[in-house]
Amino acid sequence: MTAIRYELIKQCPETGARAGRIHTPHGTFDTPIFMPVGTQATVKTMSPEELKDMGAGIILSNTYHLFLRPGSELVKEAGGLHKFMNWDRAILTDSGGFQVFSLGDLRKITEDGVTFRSHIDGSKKFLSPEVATKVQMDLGADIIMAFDECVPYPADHEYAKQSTLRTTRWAKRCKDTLTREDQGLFGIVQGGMYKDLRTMSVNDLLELDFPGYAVGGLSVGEPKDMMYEILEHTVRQLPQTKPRYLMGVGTPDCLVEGVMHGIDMFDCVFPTRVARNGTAMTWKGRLVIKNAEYAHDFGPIDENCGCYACRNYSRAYIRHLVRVNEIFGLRLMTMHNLYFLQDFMRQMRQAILEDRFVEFRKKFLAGYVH
RNA sequence: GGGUAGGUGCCCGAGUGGUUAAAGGGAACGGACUGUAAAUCCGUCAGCUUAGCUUACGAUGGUUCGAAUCCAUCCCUGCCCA
Repeated sequence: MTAIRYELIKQCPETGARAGRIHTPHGTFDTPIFMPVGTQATVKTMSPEELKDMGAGIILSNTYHLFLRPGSELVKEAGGLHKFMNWDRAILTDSGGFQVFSLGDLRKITEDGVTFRSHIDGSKKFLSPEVATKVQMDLGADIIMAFDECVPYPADHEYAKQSTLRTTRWAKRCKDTLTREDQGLFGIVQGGMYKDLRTMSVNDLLELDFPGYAVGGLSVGEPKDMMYEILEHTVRQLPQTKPRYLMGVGTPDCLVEGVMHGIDMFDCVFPTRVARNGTAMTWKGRLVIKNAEYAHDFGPIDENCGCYACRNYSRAYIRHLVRVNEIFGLRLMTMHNLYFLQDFMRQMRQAILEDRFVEFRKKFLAGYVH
């Protein structure tokens, strides 16, 4: 049996954009999909019910963070992450690979694994393919990720090559460690901004035959054109029968381009983080709710949005809440941004199903600023 | 009425003769944020004809080459005593 199964429903003949469906032990969700990020076993400020109401079918959580606190054994004792956080739909856990990248000077990489200095108390922690996979088995997410190194940008060819080869060796070790059959392990393509390395990475990972493939190491500071070029080059080589996941991407323009190149899954902290910092996402671009121009604006964040915040509250009110640092303001903003992306993905999917994705993309880009 | 401590930029608050258009907060204004060390971080914050000038540390006058800083008088505020 396979825990994760991808069903291709329709593909845009011009671009390759795909509408599909992914089946997991905790339900099925339509793709392309955006997965809200709940690093510490919660999507910041949102309850599971609220996430379900906006249509979220799968959320993300994080190995590194849960490994530090509360510890994977406690989550296991609770009956797994689904039970622990009261989320009965699908969960994907990241492996901690991104923390290898983002924690920069707090970590040391060797062939064996990565030694971290905990960002909480400075204590030494060790994560390896085996440890990361065991932790993820304890957590019990439906989709788990191989432990990788997210190659930084810029990186020279030799470093990117060695790092990518190691990531693939680590992927093999992750696969060898996984024993649960109700979890699907995704491999992560790296290779930096080098096409030959991307190709090498894809080929090596395909031999290991994962139930899904992620494209990592993008959106790490490189120019967008470069990102799209590498993305296109990479996705082209991935199998049609498996889900494709572009890690860490979440602005509307990048999502459209990702879908166009054939990506099915995305995740990003952007909507939730930016919400807490006072920026709302709309079809026209960013709306910085804190700005003075909205002080007397009693209309909703977005006229055409059906989210709870837009149905009931004004820009002026939400601006006030955010400015005085009221939690409800952060919640309304987060709710809006996540709803916006769910809606955005739904509309893209619908466009693919109705053979008008190219037109959809064109129209969207024309009205979207930045 | 007597004593005492003070009056600093939008607010709070450092600063006791030159390196002070004046520390540090806060507010305000703007920006950033892409597998979350993030309800965080960064910038601006007297004005102008901006490598310079003008106006600024309760008010006025004085000492000095030079004052938010020293002196005099006045005004105002807090606290204590009558």
